[in-house]
Amino acid sequence: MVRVRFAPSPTGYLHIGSARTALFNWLYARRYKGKLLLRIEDTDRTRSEKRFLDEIVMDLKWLGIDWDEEPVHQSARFEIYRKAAEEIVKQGLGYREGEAYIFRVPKGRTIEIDDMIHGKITFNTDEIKDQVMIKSDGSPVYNFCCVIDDAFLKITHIIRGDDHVSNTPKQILFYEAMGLAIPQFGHMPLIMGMDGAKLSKRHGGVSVEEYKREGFLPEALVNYLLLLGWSPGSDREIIPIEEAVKAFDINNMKGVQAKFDIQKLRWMNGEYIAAKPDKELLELIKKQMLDTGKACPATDDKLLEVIKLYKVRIKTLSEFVQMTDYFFSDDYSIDEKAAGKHLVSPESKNALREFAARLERLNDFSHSAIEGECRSMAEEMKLKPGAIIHPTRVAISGKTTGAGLFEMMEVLGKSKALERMRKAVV
RNA sequence: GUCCCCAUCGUCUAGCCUGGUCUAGGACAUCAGAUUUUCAUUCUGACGACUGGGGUUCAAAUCCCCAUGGGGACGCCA
Repeated sequence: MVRVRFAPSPTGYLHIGSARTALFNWLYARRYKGKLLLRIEDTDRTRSEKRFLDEIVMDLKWLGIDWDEEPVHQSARFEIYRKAAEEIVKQGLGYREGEAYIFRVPKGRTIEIDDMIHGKITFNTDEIKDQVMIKSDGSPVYNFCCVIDDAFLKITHIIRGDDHVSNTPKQILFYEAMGLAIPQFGHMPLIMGMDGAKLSKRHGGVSVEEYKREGFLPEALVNYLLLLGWSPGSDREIIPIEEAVKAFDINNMKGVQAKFDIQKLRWMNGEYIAAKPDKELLELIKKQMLDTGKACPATDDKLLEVIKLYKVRIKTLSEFVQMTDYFFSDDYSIDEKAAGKHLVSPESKNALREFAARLERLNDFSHSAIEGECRSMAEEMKLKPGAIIHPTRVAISGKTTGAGLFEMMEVLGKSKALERMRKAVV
């Protein structure tokens, strides 16, 4: 049976690259009806923190990545690692150096790994120095306890980042020294920023948490990550995770590092938002407002109307909050440049004044009635509709973009709309 | 520096394994036009790539070698 693992170290937030590693392990486990285990690599006691672990667990769950069996903490297994190191020294394969246990790397050997993604990779042990197993402070070194635990957990396939390829021959040496079965390895290329450099803050976020906060949907993030290095072999791009599980094949994974393109992620997020049922979106947006420190400013019904207007126009949930501020408060952001362009000329003011006067007499404030009034006014006054529409839009929303003007006005309501139009002409 | 990985449009990729169907397909982004004269959606179109050089072959994006470029690793970090 397939047994894979994700082994985060709780020394920081869940990195987007780690999330991808977790995702592919999860996919592999689910595809072959195996198990995904979680192992906490908290051997560095000074840098490991509970709050990071909690955050990582939360983010994994948020992404929809679940695991089997109880997580194993390496910090609870120090004694096991030390005993194993002692045994190796006893067998003459290593030596002590003070409190530390060191593994003697045999010279002149070729180590070949048959990587699931890269194919054959060979190393010569002459390139490898003797390896510390247990440090002077009694804590184990990563490559050593990693092997012991992977064997202990009966891991069959190790899928991890390319930054581990050079660790692999060292680990194989440990497997051999302890007479343990060697699992299959698959190393996936790292994700880079758009400039080709290591993904960092200036590329727009490195932790899953930042994307969550920005209002990306987990489905979208997962779908995007999925396509970074893997493709179903067809032109499909929007792939629900259940389908990905069915179609996943590690042989389709590319050995090429990919650049993280936030634009494409945004597009994909917009697709998922637009496809989301209104009611579900409502809950997500309320939560988004709450998380950004704002109380939900309106009733569900009102919010729902606004959502219907905006769901095809937003790329992230946080975008919704800024784009629709004028519905919920008189203290909304105003695009000064747009105001200068559409609200100052006498023509604009006239148009606004007249349009407001005509709307005042309207009993039916539906979008079609408003539009009818706008069109007939334009015709009577020999104006282009745009000469009324643009000033009105800026007057009531402070923006040049948004929903269709007439729908916008209907949802805003007659009194608010007129109030703002009149305020704009004084 | 040494070792390892990688190389198709600006970006993600299909094609490569099993050479010919590739004057290289799709998506994002960009630009232009259309959609009952607003925002957006949508649609249509444009732009745009096989890193270079050798070799193998009747034939190479596809196989081999070299160069170049990018990345990773060389910790008593994980």
